[in-house]
Formats: sequence, C-alpha cells, structure tokens
Amino acid sequence: MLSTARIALNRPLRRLFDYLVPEGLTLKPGQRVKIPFGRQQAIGLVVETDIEPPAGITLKPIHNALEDWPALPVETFQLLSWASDYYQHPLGECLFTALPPALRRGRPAIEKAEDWWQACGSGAALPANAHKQKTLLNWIAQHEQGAKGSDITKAGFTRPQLKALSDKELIQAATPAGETSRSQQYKETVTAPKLSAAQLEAASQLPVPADGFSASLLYGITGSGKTEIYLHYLKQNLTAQDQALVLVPEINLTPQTVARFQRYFGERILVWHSALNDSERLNAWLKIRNGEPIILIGTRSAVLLPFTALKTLIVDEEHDSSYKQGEGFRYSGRDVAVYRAHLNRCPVILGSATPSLESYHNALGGKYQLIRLEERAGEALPPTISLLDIRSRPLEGGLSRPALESIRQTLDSGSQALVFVNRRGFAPVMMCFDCGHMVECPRCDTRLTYHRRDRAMRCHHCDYQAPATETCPKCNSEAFKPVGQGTEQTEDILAASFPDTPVVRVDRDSTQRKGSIQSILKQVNSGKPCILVGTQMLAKGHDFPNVTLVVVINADGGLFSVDFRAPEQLIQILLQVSGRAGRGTKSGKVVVQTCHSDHPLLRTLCHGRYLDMADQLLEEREGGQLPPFRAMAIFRAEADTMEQSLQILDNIKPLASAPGIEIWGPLPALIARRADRHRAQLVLNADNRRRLNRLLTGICQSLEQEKYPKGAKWMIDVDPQETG
DNA sequence: AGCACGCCGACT
DNA sequence: GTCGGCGTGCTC
Repeated sequence: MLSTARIALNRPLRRLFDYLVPEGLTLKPGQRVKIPFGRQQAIGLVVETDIEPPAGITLKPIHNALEDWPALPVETFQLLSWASDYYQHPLGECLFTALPPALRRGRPAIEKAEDWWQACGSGAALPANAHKQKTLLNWIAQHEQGAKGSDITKAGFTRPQLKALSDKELIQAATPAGETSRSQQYKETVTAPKLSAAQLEAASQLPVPADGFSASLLYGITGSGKTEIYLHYLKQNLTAQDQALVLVPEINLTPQTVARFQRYFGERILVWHSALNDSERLNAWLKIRNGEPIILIGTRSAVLLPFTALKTLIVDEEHDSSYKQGEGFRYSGRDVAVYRAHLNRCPVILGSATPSLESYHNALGGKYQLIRLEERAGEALPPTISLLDIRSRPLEGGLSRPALESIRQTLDSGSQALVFVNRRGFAPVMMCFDCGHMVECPRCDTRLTYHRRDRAMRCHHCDYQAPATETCPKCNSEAFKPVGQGTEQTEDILAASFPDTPVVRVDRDSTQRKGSIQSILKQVNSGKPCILVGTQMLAKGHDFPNVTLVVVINADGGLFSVDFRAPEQLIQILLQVSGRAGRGTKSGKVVVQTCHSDHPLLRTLCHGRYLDMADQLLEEREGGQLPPFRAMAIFRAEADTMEQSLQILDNIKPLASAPGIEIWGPLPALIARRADRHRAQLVLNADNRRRLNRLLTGICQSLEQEKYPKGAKWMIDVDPQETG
C-alpha cells in the first residue's frame, strides 16, 4: 500500500493538505516536495508522514522531493511548529519564512556563485555621453581585488550598465579574490579579549553550553563592555565545530560591530540582515544548514535559520522593540531565541543596559539568571542626570535658557554637546495661527509633518506627500507656520545662538544619503567643539568620546501615553542617550527638560539606576493587571469602513468570553484610519497564558470558516508591542 | 495567496 | 456579439 504525507504550503491557510507518497520515496518532516495543488504546481514542506487522510477525499500523489534531506532540520522544524501555535500564525507560512526566497520558489539548494568583475580597459574608449558607464568603470577600477556584482547594483548601478561595459570588453569576469584576501586579513585569530575584574566576575557567572539549557539576563550598564563579554564567552566555550547566533537590532548591525567580531573569529563570522540579496541569503542559509561552524550575527529572522550545531544564543539589546515583527508572522526574535535555546538544550544570553520588563520579571521570578555588570569599563564615570523644569520658562526651538547656558559652558570648555529631540508623538505640524487649521493626511487620521528641506508635507503613516503652501489652505491667512518640536527648528536656534560652532543634525532625513552618517561621525570624532542635534538614531550605538553634555528637549511624551509601554520605552531611550555623555575620560552631564520634575519615575531617573525604575514600573504593571503579569493578545481588524471593522471584532468578542480573560473593546485603533483603511482592535488580557493560547486556537479556527466583505481582514497579535 | 469560474457593463 | 471587471469559492 502506498504511504501518505501531510504537507504545508506557503499560503495563509490554517490547514494542511494530504498527499500520496509515490513508490520508492521516503520522506521526513521538513523536506521540500513538489506537489500538484489545484491546477498549479506548488512547493510544499512535509509536516507528517503515514497520516490517516480524512474520508471522502481522493489524494493526489506528490510529484517529487526536491532533495533527499529535510530543508528544515528537526530542531528548526519543532521551533517553527511551536511558534506557529504560540503566535497563532498559519504553520505553512511560518515554515516557509525559515527558507531563503530562492528555496521558497523551488530553486535547487546549491550554492549560487557570485559574479566578480575587474576593469581591463580605459574609459577613454567610451563615448562622451556615457557618463553612467564611465562612473561605473571608475568604480570597478577602484576595487583592485575585483568588485562583486551584487555590490555593484547595491552601489546604485544597473545590470544593463554592467553588461554594456562587459560587451565593450572594458571589464572582465574576475576570480573572487576578495574572499581570500579577507580570510588572510583575519587569519591570525586573536585570543579572548582581556576583561576587567568586573567583566570577569560577570562572565564567570554565565553557564556554559555543557550545562544544557539556561537563560541569563546580562544587565550591563552603558559602557560596561557587554560585547567583550560575548566575545570572551564565545572564545572560551565554542569548539571548532560549534555554531553560535548573535542577534542584534537592525541599526546595531554596522560594519564596525561585524569587524569587532571578525577580529576574534575571522571567517567564522557570517552576517544575516534585510539588505542581503537572494543569492547572498541562499549561500548563508546553506552554510548554516550544512553545519559549518559559523558564528552568525544577524537580525530578527536569523533566529529561524536551520542551525544544526547551535551551542550558544546571544540576544544583544534584548529590550529593543524591533525584535517583535509588526506584521504577518508577528513573532518576537528574542522570545523565539529563548525557546530555541530550550529546545536545543543550550545557553541563551540576553544582554541589555535597559532590560525589558518582561525579561527582568523573568529574572526576578528565577526563570532567568540575573547577572549584573554595573561598572563602566575604563575610567569613565557614569553621567550625572538632572531635571530642568520648564514650566513657565520661555523656550526657543524647544530649548530653555538654562539649557542653552549649559551648552555654552560645555562648548567653552572645549567639549561637544548633544541635543536629543524625543520625537515620539511630537513632530512639526503646519498650523494656521488665525483659524487654527492643521493640515491632515487625506488618507489617514494623522497630521502631515512639515519638511523644510524640500518644502513638503508628508504623512508618516502612508506615502502621501504634498507641497507646503505659503498660506492657510482653509482661510488663506498668511499666519501659517510649522509648530511643534522638530530637529530642524532646534538646529536653527542652535546655529543662531552659537554662530561659531558647527551644528550637526542626525536624523532620518539628514542621513538618508549613503555614507553621510560616516562623514558625520568623522567630523564628530575629530573632537572639535560642535553640537549634535538628533532623534532616536543618536541614542543607539555610536560612541562620541568628546560629548560631555546631553540635553533632552522633552521627556514628557512618554509619561502620560495611552500605550502602557510608553514609560518603559521613555526611560530606556533616556538612559541610552545619557550613556552617550562622557564615554571618554571626561565625565558627563545630562539635563532633562520636563514639565513634570516631580514625577516619581523621573526622580528615580536622576539616580541613574535603571533597575530601580524597572521595579517601579513593574509595580505599576502589576497594579494595572498588565504584562508581564498577564498574557495579552490583540485581535486587529481593518476594512473600508470603521463599522465593518468593529463588526468583525464584535463577532469575535463572545467567542473570547471565558473565565480569566478580560476583554477591552472593540475600539478604533489610535490611528483609526491609515492609508484609507479603517482599523479597530479587541484586546484580550488573560491570567493564564496556556488557556489564552488554547482559546485563541479555537477562535482562529472558527474565524477561518467565516466570510467577510471584500477588503475586510482580521489578524491576531500575541504579546503585542504596540497597543495603540 | 493564486487561480478559475462566472455573471454583468462598454467596446471593436 | 465578446473583452474584461472583480466577487466567490476551492485547493488534499
């Protein structure tokens, strides 16, 4: 008798499909197969073999297996099955996110060679009007080892341009010399980094891979040298065969970070992030799948890669909200990493200077081991933080007189100052001072923000943009000006107040051009007095050794927000930006402007002890019956009208009524309309995670049968990061 | 998600 | 008369 198999497809379907297995074919879970599906061919992944197919269905036979080994090894497969259930996302889509795009499409699982090019002719032969080709030829000529095709397109050139040069025989295919030169450069792998006494003490507390599963929360203040501990740990504990994973937030995955790891591990370092192209992804995936002893530095999705010899997971900046995917398969890279370590019986290290309340709570409850590192490496002292109450103080570009005075003193002493504009919920909006009109996005329930550089008004929630008008579009008044705190205005005031000092703006607009961040850093690191003005970007990663003063323009946005995570995120960002002050030998000072200088959280902030604030916030969370004391899930709906969205959620509400479950809503989302879609949400707040999970499984199963009007959609978000 | 089937409006 | 709009239903 022929055997059977249950197959998952890359479709948003919460069901699997059963097939006959042709004679002579043996299949294992995780294997790729080609199957007939309806009247098309599809790629599927084996979930189970020798199943009992439901009665009354004629099974079709599987076409063939794409390889005789499972694309997803057992542990990866189990991880994704668990995640599918935990996050209530269809299994097929979960499994397929662990494959590189090439393998999803059914391409063969073999390494794809990169094309390399080198110059072999002069641009003189080119016609005068072939500017692009000339620039490309020069670009390639600059790379003596040869340039990779994918890097050429990444640099803004096109394949046709490349082909044109190749046809004219001005460039030729080269051997991938870069690979060997690079490995030579890193061949001499250095021994483990020297640790300070405090670092050694922390490192000695970390369980080793041989101990099996463990989760450790490494709380190390800014500048305490967590990265050295990671490097030291990996050096000490990985054998030549072992794989390791280091998860980092997207913005932290810089060439500098990678170079730092390469100094110690050379060719063992591999990176995984969103900028990789299809063949780079496939090649990296294959190395991991083949069990090569890689140390992978990657962003969120790296946790789903098919490691076969994984011995350690590290999640750096574990509190970072970008670990949670905000759409589709809404998993948390950090939480999946912890489960992966558990499945794999190996250690996971969660590192942060400002741990998430979830992880800290787990540490307090004994689920994670808490390791404290509260000493800065080197002789740098922690900065002093003070509050500056700005009630009834005149502000210029958001800055008070005393703040400007502090900046002046800092510059006079030959140091640099950093002005942090906490833009969360605060951006320049065009307003009419006669009629009060503010310009709104025609497609969203948001106001347009004003961008002076191109005199445009943009929506931050869709791609809408319009030219800014001189006068109020409603009453034609000329008293039509931007209000609110933008980096541009602050920059103007600073430039006017300190005409002899360069003012450097660092935000998304000013760093969009490629390499501009590098030139900014270069200028700042020269150490000459200057003022940095910027948003979130300034708070993370970069070292500014000569900055001794940080001014926070406004701390209050996060204090009274509707989002229960806002206060946590506020203190995290404030402490992070504070950490920018005094990283060199000079001690730092932080001035926080606020209208609530008596707020208990801000008072604790002045002591600079994050865990004290975390204790305080945890108490509030407990009192408010919020995560991490309760398990939360949100049903979201979007449709062409708000009525439809609310209707969908109204229908879900009775299904969710169960003991131990609190239900809030349905309510329109904070931004009720986004790109002309009307959004609403229903919050479930449960006292028991297991019960919530089972309830959700039932609800999603029954919603799957439901039919909705054309554009109407529902989705589920478990452990939501954004509750607006 | 695809993709086909199907039933109504404006074109050669 | 048909081309094509996208509503509905199905995929082992």
